Amino acid sequence: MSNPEDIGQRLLLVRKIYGLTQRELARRAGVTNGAISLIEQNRVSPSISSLKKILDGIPMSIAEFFTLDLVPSDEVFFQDYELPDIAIDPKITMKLLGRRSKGRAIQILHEYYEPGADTGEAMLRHNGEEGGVIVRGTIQLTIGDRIQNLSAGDGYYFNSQLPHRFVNNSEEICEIVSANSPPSF
Amino acid sequence: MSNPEDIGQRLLLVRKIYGLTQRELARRAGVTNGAISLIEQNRVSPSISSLKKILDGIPMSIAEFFTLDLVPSDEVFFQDYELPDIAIDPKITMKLLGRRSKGRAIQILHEYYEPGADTGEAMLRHNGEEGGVIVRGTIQLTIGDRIQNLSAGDGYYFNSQLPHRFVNNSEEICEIVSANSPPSF
DNA sequence: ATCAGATGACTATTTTATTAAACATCCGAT
DNA sequence: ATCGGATGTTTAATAAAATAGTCATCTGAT
Repeated sequence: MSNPEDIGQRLLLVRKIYGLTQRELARRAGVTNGAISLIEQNRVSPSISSLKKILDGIPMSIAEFFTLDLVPSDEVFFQDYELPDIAIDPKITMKLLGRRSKGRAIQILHEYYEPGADTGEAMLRHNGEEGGVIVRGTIQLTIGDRIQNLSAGDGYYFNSQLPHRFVNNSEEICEIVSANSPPSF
Repeated sequence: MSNPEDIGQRLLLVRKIYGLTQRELARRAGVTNGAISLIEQNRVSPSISSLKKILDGIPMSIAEFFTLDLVPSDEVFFQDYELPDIAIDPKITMKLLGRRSKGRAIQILHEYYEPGADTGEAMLRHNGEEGGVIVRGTIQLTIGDRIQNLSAGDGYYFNSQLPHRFVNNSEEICEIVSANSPPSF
């Protein structure tokens, strides 16, 4: 997520990407060019309202502004074999797409649950949101106080703060592709 | 993404979720309780620096704060048949997981590319980031000036602002589960 | 009932951000 | 070279947010 400190550099970069001068952006946003100059030098910390006003001139939402990856990774393609397995349980495989710790907005996992696999009740309750698609097999998914069996083609989406649990009660392996944001690892 | 205006309500909600009082949060964050009170009433628009200081007391990043879904959907399970197909090209199926327009942090798609399917060169260059896993078949993926053939188990991840194109040159259907954030629809 | 503690809101003052205007630097056209 | 325009920076004045302290209200225990 890059250091949230350097709002200045962030704004400068965004402005440059959109090919705007301080004055042009100031005109569109309805603020003075001086304000933008000072913000970009980190000599002031803008109020949310004025930052929003400035971003409206681009346009860009505040959320986008803060989740923007300023140093995009060069790696975009990933081979199956090079995806690291981050699961602990031997019955579960969790292949992580993309390097960790690169400040990505999303984290994508390619998961395999063997028959009998169970993530356990005391699941980590990380922040953010989480969703996925069942690609093969079936899985019993518990979210909060709700339980459901999902089969190939079905999906789920929930706030990661809800306690959740995955159990494969079937005799067949279950394959899932999931995504969560912001990354919790 | 909810209206970015009501920082006050946002902060109030976050504070309540974490079971903190204004004073307790103020103490942890190193600000005065009065400041938090005024912010929550939207009577001032905090500076980024003070908002960050406050969120540090929770703790929560500014990005998380702004991407937080304040009105989480009740729906968490989705059956295959009820996923809407949002693709235009008849050779491509794009099943969208979760309702649109609900201010989700991630959007997940279950995609099927028939032989000969091509998203075209002039792809939309939406904001945010995007990644996916090839579940079945092979696909030729162009990102910026790079081309690569990916097979089942492989994946990709890139900044959505880069022009991108998916082509199925094979004789087999290609199945992909992808995610992007923030949602562009 | 009443007290003690805790909570959120309010107010005067201090601190900080924003403005308006001037300044310095750079660059292309003549 | 030099003029004109455009860019980013700086400064004094103004507007806005943060603080410290106070007030009003609520709640649980005695």
